[in-house]
Amino acid sequence: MNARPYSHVIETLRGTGLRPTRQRIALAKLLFDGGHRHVTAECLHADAQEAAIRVSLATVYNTLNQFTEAGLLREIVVDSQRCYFDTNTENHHHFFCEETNSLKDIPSEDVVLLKLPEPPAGKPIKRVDVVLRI
Amino acid sequence: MNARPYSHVIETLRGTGLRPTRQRIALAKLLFDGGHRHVTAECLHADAQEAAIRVSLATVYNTLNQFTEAGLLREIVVDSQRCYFDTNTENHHHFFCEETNSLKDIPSEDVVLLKLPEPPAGKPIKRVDVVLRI
DNA sequence: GTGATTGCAAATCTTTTGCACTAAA
DNA sequence: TTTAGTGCAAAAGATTTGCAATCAC
Repeated sequence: MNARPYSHVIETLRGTGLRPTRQRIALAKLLFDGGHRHVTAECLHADAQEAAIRVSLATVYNTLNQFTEAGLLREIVVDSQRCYFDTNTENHHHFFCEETNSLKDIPSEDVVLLKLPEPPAGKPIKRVDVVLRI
Repeated sequence: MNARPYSHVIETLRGTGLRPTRQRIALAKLLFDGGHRHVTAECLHADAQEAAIRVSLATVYNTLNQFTEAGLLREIVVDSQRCYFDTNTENHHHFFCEETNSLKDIPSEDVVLLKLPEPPAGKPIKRVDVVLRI
């Protein structure tokens, strides 16, 4: 499968102004081929090792941050000790299992917020995060 | 004011099985006298210094964790780099200002959730956290 | 006294950074 | 070539831990 040029991945990277390097292409493939994923830097690095992709942990951290800045990923805050990244950047929510430290997407339409408070003047609400801890 | 015996604080600590030591009494006073607060270990330690309370940062960390375990505090997860503790342990939600890293309580009744998804079998929802990022 | 608690310093864990080297344009 | 990106090791920041000294009972 390494024969494929991954032109779609390369296009996406180019679109964000990030050079399509070997490492970024490989990580993008791990992240975006297949269904949506929730990853930490550590776990994506492990996946890369397993797939025999040579990439340093520092580069995984940098790449996750760059992808997030570029809008390809979204950061999820559920644990004050670790950063999670979600390949699903649509508006949605999460189950978080504290026992297994695992996340599960909740489609936006499965949570209906009937009422929200007014934000302080001059500070619009940027994002509504609903986390159901299980 | 250091003349007061703080019997209420001492009672509370005794109720949790924690010995009412000088440090725990002083920190409890900082936390629970006056209105509700949102603190980090670092900031509570600074408050203690300012109040001329000699207590090490390690003890502040330990105390915050012990108070949380005892149900006197609640941990709020809004930032994957830092732990926040809330003296309000009632069911409620938060505004989080990403610019100033500051939290503001939202009374439970100001957020109405009309619909929630079913949790996975055998894993009841422990807590619903709504964070409005501003 | 005895066992819990504290303080300090060292350790740990996650994440970032400096810099020489390598690769993309 | 020129500039961006990478890897490594070191640094940084938050939190925990080991252990001797101290305090509550």
